[in-house]
Amino acid sequence: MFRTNLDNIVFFVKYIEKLRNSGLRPTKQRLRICQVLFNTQKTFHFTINDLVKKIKKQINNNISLATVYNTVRAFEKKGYLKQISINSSETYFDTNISNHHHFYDLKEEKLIDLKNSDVGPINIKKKINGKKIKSVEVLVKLED
Amino acid sequence: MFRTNLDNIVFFVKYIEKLRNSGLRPTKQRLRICQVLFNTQKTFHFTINDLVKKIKKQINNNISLATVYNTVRAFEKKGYLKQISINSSETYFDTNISNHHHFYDLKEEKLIDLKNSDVGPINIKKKINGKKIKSVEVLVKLED
DNA sequence: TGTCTAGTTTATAATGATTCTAAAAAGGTG
DNA sequence: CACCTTTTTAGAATCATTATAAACTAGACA
Repeated sequence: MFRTNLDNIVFFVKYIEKLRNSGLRPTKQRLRICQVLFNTQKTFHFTINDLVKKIKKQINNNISLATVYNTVRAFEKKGYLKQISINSSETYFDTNISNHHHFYDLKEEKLIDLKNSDVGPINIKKKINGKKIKSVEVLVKLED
Repeated sequence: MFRTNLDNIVFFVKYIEKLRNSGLRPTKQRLRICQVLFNTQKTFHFTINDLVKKIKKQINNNISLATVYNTVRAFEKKGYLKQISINSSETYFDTNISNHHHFYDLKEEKLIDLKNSDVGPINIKKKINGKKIKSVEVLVKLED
């Protein structure tokens, strides 16, 4: 079913647990998507379309588009992925769920990570009664 | 053609000039949209859909949907409107073109302006070769 | 004032991302 | 294995937005 070297086995056992623990059944499709998204050191940004291409390329197997959408939404809800707030016709997601910011290159339509140390501390002085801050995202738009 | 009190005349003369100066012909439709967007002290956020409703309500006259889209895009390109980077099925625009930031109330799905003085200075330390910063937008997501 | 031309508006069709549907398949419990 | 629930799936439906191409209009100039 999957490649059988030790690293892969470890990876799948880990993600089977992870999915179960968050109330998601560890289906073949979800584990394959985990493999594409998380079986790497590097974090990255992607659209659903990017992900579908990556799945096709990395795994010789088709997952239906609806499932990819469902899975990404489920992972986002569980906090395994973050949606990036940017105006684009497609929705962007980020495998880097830590608090961090982005450059957006308007010409290339590409997102670039800003490390937390690349941005000075952000001080939000205003408070709204009964609401608390969930996240603070900075988007720096770049032009030529 | 339009209401004829002095304030309105002043407003239209001003916007006829403004449009001409930026290379846009001051058509009836564009001037009506200016009236809805800019003939008020208050700035506000809107979607195309909001704007169409506002036009229907304030002006007893139909402007085709395509024209509303074209006009809003044109105004944005000329800097009379700002697009707000937020993930929503509809695109949001802001009549407040000054540098400022937003709260986004996740539950109510509502944008709230943050005055510049509500946010401390933001220091972007990273530089990208050949690119310059066009804008820095902070989006503060709120939960209950 | 009429004519001309490029820019604009318009209704409608087309596009494209995303969600919905409902039937088939699969996971997990006993 | 049997059962029930969740998940997957292909395809249809939806919704915002853009494209199209024909009719119209602003502004320039005679």
